[in-house]
Amino acid sequence: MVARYERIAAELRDDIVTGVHPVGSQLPSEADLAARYSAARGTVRQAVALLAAEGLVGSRQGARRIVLGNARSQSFAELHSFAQWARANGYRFGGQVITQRRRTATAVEAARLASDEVLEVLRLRSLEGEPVLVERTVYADWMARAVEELPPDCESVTRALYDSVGLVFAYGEHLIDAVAAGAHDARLLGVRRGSPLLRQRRITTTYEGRPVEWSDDRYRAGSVAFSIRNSIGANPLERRAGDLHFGP
Amino acid sequence: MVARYERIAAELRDDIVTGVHPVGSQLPSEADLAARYSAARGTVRQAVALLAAEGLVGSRQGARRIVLGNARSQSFAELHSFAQWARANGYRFGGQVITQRRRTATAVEAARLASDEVLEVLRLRSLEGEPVLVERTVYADWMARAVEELPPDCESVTRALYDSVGLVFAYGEHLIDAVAAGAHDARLLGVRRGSPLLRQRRITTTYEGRPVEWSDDRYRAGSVAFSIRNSIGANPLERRAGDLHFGP
DNA sequence: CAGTGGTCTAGACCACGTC
DNA sequence: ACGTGGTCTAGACCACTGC
Repeated sequence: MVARYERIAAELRDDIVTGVHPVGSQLPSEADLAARYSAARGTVRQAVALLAAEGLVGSRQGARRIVLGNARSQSFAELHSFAQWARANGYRFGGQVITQRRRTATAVEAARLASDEVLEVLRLRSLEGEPVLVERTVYADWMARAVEELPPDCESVTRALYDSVGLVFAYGEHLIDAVAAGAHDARLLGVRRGSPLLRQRRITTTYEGRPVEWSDDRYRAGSVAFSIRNSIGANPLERRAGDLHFGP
Repeated sequence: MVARYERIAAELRDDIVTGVHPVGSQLPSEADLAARYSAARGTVRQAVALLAAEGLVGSRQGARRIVLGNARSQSFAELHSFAQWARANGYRFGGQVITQRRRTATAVEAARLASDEVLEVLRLRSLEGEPVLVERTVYADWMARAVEELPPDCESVTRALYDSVGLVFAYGEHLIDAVAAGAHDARLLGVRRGSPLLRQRRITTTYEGRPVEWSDDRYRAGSVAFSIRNSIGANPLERRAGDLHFGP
């Protein structure tokens, strides 16, 4: 069952992408749209709110909505899962577990994952045959067995865990910055020591807010970029100060 | 005039931050909240939708909402403007124009900014007295005069342009990746050539979708990170393939 | 089965932009 | 002054969760 407002949003999105409502033009008023789709104004507002969240249209009280862009943004899954992102974009990709072991959690991990023992997995992932990503993931103890049962060359861990134990990643916090490649990472990725890597650190939880994993992913420079579209009013990205060392 | 649902959201946010509704606990039902605040259910839903967009609470049809976190996210302005972000976080910061000149636009710039002539500005910005950011910004011709009239040590360009010509940045597209420092950037930032920099490229437009600026900002590694909170269902971040060179 | 969130309607008033 | 989006109400039905 697809909601009414989602179908209306899909039609409007289509009209924007195909140029019926070109970039820079005004969208019809809510009243017009409500009449056209024989829906209540509130339903139409839900639809255009979707488009606004995607960055496709902007709005100001008192004036018609304006078309800002015509490319769609992507989903939570594609930010979270390398495999789901690569597949959705038609890339050839692969992955291989390098090392995997259980150990006691550090103090920080224990606090983050609410878990005394953890499973640490080091994976190397490739895009179009080139190694591009070193993934260091620490799983909470209650997840360890399911992860250990995955094949070492499992393509999509996210998908496999959904299929095997019904796990759904529902919420994530991500920190993105740049670091220099250490000797080990450099060898795995085939770059020189000290070359720039794009780092994504993330913690992911279930619907209930239960922490599942803490991961440190490092991409070879030039292989991947993160893209954000945001409009005034609401967006989830912020900047943070890092570990600057001040003073003498 | 602050909207009713915003005041309700503020109260709920406060209850979450102060531990009245601890992380992992259930939020009261919409009906309860409506009764407590003497508001319609729709208004309460607007309020909790705000909290959900901030990543503070999660929801599933049929079950009570659950508190996921207790830290708030930040605004569009803070992603867009170094100064506004730094000020909001209580950092000492500064800025200085290094070079500034008008020139004809390259083909790419002309397409992006819809402008034949552009104003190119190179700024060095500092945090707590340390240089952390090299900012190369290209402004569309209709913006050039207003930018040229700014003092060279202008702290907040965004704010100054709002005050002088009423310009409001309303929409942005950002690409975030890592690059190696060139000789010039390295000297300005006081790091070695080839060391990792966090790069944020962005194009910003007005409400009407008119492009204002195209900027290439490079942060010293360790000085700043970007942070994203996202929940399943909706978020604006995606990953993109970079300029990988495949094949022989 | 009862409770809860998700969707939808129909109507109202207000704040803001545009003319 | 008028049209537009922003807010709010009161009520309805449905899909799903949890007992």
